[in-house]
Amino acid sequence: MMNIQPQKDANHVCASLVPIFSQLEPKQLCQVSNLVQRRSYSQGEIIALSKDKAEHIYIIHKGQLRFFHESPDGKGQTLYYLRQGDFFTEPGGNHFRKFSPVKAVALEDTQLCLLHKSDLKRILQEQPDVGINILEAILLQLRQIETLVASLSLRNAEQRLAAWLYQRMTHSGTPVPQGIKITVPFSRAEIAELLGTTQETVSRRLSLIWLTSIAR
Amino acid sequence: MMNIQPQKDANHVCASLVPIFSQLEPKQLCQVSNLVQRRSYSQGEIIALSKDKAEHIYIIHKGQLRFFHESPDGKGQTLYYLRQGDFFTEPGGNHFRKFSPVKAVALEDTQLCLLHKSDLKRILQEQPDVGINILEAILLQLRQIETLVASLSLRNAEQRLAAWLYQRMTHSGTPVPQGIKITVPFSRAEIAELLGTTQETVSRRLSLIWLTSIAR
DNA sequence: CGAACATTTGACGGGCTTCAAAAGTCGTGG
DNA sequence: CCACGACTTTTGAAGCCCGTCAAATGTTCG
Repeated sequence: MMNIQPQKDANHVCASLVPIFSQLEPKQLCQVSNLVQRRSYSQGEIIALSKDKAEHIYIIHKGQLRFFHESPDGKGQTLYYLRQGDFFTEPGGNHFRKFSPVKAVALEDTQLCLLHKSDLKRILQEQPDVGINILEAILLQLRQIETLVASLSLRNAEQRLAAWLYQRMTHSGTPVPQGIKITVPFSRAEIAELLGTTQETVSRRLSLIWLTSIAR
Repeated sequence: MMNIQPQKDANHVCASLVPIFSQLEPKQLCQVSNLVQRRSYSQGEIIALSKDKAEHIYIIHKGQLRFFHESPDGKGQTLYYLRQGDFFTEPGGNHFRKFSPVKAVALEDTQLCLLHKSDLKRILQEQPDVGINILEAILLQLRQIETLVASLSLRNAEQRLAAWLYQRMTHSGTPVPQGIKITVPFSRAEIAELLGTTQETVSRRLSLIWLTSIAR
C-alpha cells in the first residue's frame, strides 16, 4: 500500500517467485506480470471457489491457504495447504456444478495473482515448458490426494497418524542427537481435519505412539 | 490383429477419438499419430504405474481401466474408471517415490497410445489449446477425487451410497459417438470398493434405500 | 440338477465418535 | 508473582456404526 516503486519491478518479483514460470526469461516474466490482476485477502477470510473464478489461474504471491470441505454439521476435511508460489484453478465450463464446493481460507494475510486462461494459452505458445510445469504440479496434487483417499479407506486412525508423522519426518525433519526432530505446527484439531478423524482420537493414538517411540 | 489397413488411416482414427486433441487439424492429428507408441493389454492384466512410465502420457485408445489402491491385506479402493479417449500420466522426476503405488487393471482388452512428454511439448507449441484441454481434464479428475475424500471423511456409508446413486441417476450414461454403452460392472463388491466400504454394508444399506424409494 | 458365484441376513466385537469433565498451557492484569 | 480466564489437551464412559465371520438364500450356466 505504501509501496510506490515502479510497477515493473514489483511485478517482476511476483512472477519470478513462481516455479511454474521458472523457464521464462526476465523479459517474458515481465510480460506475464503485466497480465496479472492482484487480489488481497486478510487472515481468516474465506475464498469461495465459484463460477466467476473458473476463467483464471490463481497464483499465491504471498501467504498461505487451507483448502477444505465442510459437512452440514460443521466438520471439516482438509485437502491441502498451499503456500507462496503454488497455484490453483477451477475447471471451466459448467463442470464445477458436478462437485461439492471446496472452500479455501487464508491462514495469513494473502495476496493472489490472477492470470486469465486465455493469457496462459498465449504463454504456452511461447514457452511450452510452462505447460509441462503446470501439468507436473497438478499431477503431484492428484497423487497426493489419491494417497489420502487410500489412507482414509484402507487404514485406521493410528496408521494414518503414523504415516503422516513419518512423512513429515522424512520431508521436514531435522536430525538431532536423540534421533530426528519434527516440529509440528498443527494443533490436534488441525491434524484431525487432515486425517479425517477427531481431536480426541488424535490425542489418544498419539499417546500410544509416544509409548513405542524413544523420545518426544 | 487381422486389420492390415494403411498405417496412417488407423492412426488417424486413434488421435481423433481423443477429446484433448479435438482442436487439431487432420494434418496435425496425423503428425501426432506418427509419434505414438502402442501397447496392448489383455483383460485382467495389471498395468503398474512405475518409473519408466513417467516420461509418457498414456491415452486409452480402446478398452477400459480401473485405477485403484490396495492394502496389504488385499482390500481395494477404486479411484476411477477410465475409458476410451481418457488419458493418464505420472509425475516426472522422482516424485513418484513419495506416493503409495497406484495400480490399474484392464477390465477389457485394452490398447494404450504412449506419447512422450517431449513430443507433447512440441504439440503444445503449435496448438496451445491442447494444453488447456489437458489442464481442464486433470482438474476434473482432481475435483472428482477431492469429492471422494470429503465423502469418505464426512459421510457415513448410507450417505455415500445414496449420493453415488443420485449422481449415476442424473448423468448416468455419457453418450459417445460410437454409441459405447457404459457397461462398467457394478456388483455389490465393486460398489463397495468405490465407496470405501464392504459388500455386506452395501447390501444392507441398499435394502434400506429400496424401502424409502418408489421403485427399483 | 448341481456347482460356482453373488447376494442377503444374522450375530458379534471393536474402533471410533460423541458427550463430558479434568488437567494442562498460555497470556493478562491486579 | 500469583491469580484468573480462555483455550487446548487429555482422559473417561457410553453408544453406535461398521467390519468380520458365517450361514442361508438367490442366481447363472454348463
